[in-house]
Amino acid sequence: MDRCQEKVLHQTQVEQAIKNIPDSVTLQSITDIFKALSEPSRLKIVTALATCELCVCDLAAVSGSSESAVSHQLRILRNLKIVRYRREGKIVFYRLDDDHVKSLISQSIQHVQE
Amino acid sequence: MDRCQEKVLHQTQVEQAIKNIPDSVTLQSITDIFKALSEPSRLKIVTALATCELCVCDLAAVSGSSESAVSHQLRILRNLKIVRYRREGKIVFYRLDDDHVKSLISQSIQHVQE
DNA sequence: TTGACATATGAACAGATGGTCATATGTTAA
DNA sequence: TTAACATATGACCATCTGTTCATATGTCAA
Repeated sequence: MDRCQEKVLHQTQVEQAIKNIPDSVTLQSITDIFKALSEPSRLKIVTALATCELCVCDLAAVSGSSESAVSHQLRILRNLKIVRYRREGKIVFYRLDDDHVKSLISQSIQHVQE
Repeated sequence: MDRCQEKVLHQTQVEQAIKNIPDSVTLQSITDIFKALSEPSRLKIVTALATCELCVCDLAAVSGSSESAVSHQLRILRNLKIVRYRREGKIVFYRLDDDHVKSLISQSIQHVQE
């Protein structure tokens, strides 16, 4: 390949660095979470749900997109266990599954504001 | 649009939720960071750099991809101020710009492991 | 200056992804 | 059961994105 001539320039550091990389399953799970929060439309939904539970129609109004688009995004968030839902008659209420995501976001805000 | 009949089902909650959504500039900055960490190739680079500074060649070996691919990814991370670099002769060393990203990642690992 | 090396960059292509539209599902009231 | 409503889903399309390949840039040694 186009690897540099000395096979590895800094062998010791490379070995140490490799040890610090999560296994591929964990890696995938982590990137999935970050990917979920990496789209403005989804981040709006999540930050909205950080205040209280909301139905799909509410979320459409809050995030300024169609109910269909919101529903698609909610499926992604559901699959990643980022949100939970409960049905009450015709209406489905969504809320955050746990508080980890909340603190991830508040931490990223801190990062941004420096 | 395809908004539900009552214009907004839960007016009070919706207003509260809207207040909690960051302004669009902040929103963009946050999603940029999450997007940077949402690709396995980039997350490998970042977790590797969490141990010590490494050159491009090292990072290619560590992440198992080409030096060109790594270089492209490093540019993205550079633009987002997630990594810094210093040149030493022909070699360019990269390191994390600050520790915020480190704690973001360790927090996400916590989330995954539950 | 020239050659060798480490890295950066641009173009191009393949695969992923978010939105829209049409339609399906599930629930309630009549 | 039927109509109306809230939500979910599938197909499709336009856009975005990561990698590869070729080439450019920057640095050092000779």
